[in-house]
Amino acid sequence: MINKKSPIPLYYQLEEHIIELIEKGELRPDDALPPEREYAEKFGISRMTVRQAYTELVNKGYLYRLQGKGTYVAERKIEQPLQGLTSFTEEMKARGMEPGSQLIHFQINPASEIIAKQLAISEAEPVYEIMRVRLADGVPMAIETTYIPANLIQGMTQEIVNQSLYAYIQENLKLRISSGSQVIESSIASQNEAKLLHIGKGAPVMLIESTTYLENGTPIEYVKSVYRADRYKFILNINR
Amino acid sequence: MINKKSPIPLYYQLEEHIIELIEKGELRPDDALPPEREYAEKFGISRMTVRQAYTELVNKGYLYRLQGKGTYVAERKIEQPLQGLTSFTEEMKARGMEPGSQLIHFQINPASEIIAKQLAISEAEPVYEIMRVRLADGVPMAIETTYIPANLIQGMTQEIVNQSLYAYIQENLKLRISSGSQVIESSIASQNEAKLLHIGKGAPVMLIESTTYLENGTPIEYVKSVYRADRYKFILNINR
DNA sequence: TCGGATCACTGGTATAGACAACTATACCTA
DNA sequence: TAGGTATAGTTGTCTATACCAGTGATCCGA
Repeated sequence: MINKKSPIPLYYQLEEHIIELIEKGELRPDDALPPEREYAEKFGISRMTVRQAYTELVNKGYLYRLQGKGTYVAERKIEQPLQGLTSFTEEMKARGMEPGSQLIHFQINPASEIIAKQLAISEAEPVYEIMRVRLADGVPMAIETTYIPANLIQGMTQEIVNQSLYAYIQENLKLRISSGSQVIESSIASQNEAKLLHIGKGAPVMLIESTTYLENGTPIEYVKSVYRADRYKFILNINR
Repeated sequence: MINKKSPIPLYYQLEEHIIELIEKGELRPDDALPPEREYAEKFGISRMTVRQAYTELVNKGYLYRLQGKGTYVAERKIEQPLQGLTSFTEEMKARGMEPGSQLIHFQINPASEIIAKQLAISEAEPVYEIMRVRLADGVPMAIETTYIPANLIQGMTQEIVNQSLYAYIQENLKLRISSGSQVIESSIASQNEAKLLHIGKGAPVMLIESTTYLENGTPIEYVKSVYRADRYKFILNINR
């Protein structure tokens, strides 16, 4: 569990261990963690080292502390630091709507200049291109085109895409998503967009371009979305 | 500077001290802070305590560390955790444009139901209402209407508004802004909006409603903005 | 001149221990 | 019963110390 010989810092090993317990569901929201002193004794490390691991996890939003009581697993709220890194599926569920999806195409193409730049790969490297109409309660909400470097996630199938890509990345590939950037702008629906979204040509739409990165800074996906402005608002909460 | 008799934790006193130096401009972005060991000796406290203060300020985005080199004042970049809590002025500067402003009106009104709800005050309580056309390099960029509870900031004048409201709040009122929420949507310019923004009626615009809160959770301002979609994109970066 | 070794200084990790502040419970007393 | 006291267990703060790891300058030798 904790390897004192490893060059990986002890507090970091403990962090990973606890995150794993949470992700496996062995620790559920509001469960108490062992007291700092107990963990310290159990692993033969000092209390301050346990404390450092707990503190980082509190900062990252995995845990919360109550003085005099203990340290507990935090709820993974959508509103909080996850904001902007959630998938369409999670977001719609959080808004109380039933998410759906309609595949337009699923192909592997060589990366265009723009896509290559966004994904930090060379031009013409293969990328998955997945275009879907996203539904909320059965009504078209957005057109979403996702680009993923094929070398990063090999053998991806349509099935995976229809599940949660994020969950797949975390569970099967043991990679953790850590940051993202988004550009949001207003525009007007083209003929084709209008048709797919069941709105009139020239109706207002919201364009969202979003790039997601792993912990080491590698881009994992680049998504271009066209949302119906009459049904979608982008909500952002910030806490310093 | 640092009072060992005070019940306020030493690391917190040091944090406040450093923030003050940064806000007064005595420490500028990329300036080096004293090494941990030096501060420790200077104030007669242990290095770990200095380290705790530095660490918290790194987490809050005030400082950054380079192993083997030192600890430095961070730039208050738009990209970073400030995102969405910056003023129009700061944001335009960060984008390399010269911000400007054209006052449409400055008045005190009783709060409407919607405004009262956003500012968490009673209906009909007085609020400042400031409507301005915001310019970037002399060209209209947005129409911004700001609502501020009059009881919170008494005796506000047009001059203050033309300076930085954020700076005024922090320096004169000793209040620190800590969180905010924004709702972003797409729409189409009304006749009046089109006229003020020098665009055609029906051109796409971006509506941004934004509420800003103090550390204790009190809303301090509610802003409704209408941005020209042809000149403005909303950029958001997230780091977990 | 170039390259490598050394050194001083920085932050990074880790230990051991002390006391304060806070919570919850049990128990005692008016 | 209500209120105070004692106690055990928790996190919070702080000290003192040690050694590791990265940076950059300086020195030295080929």
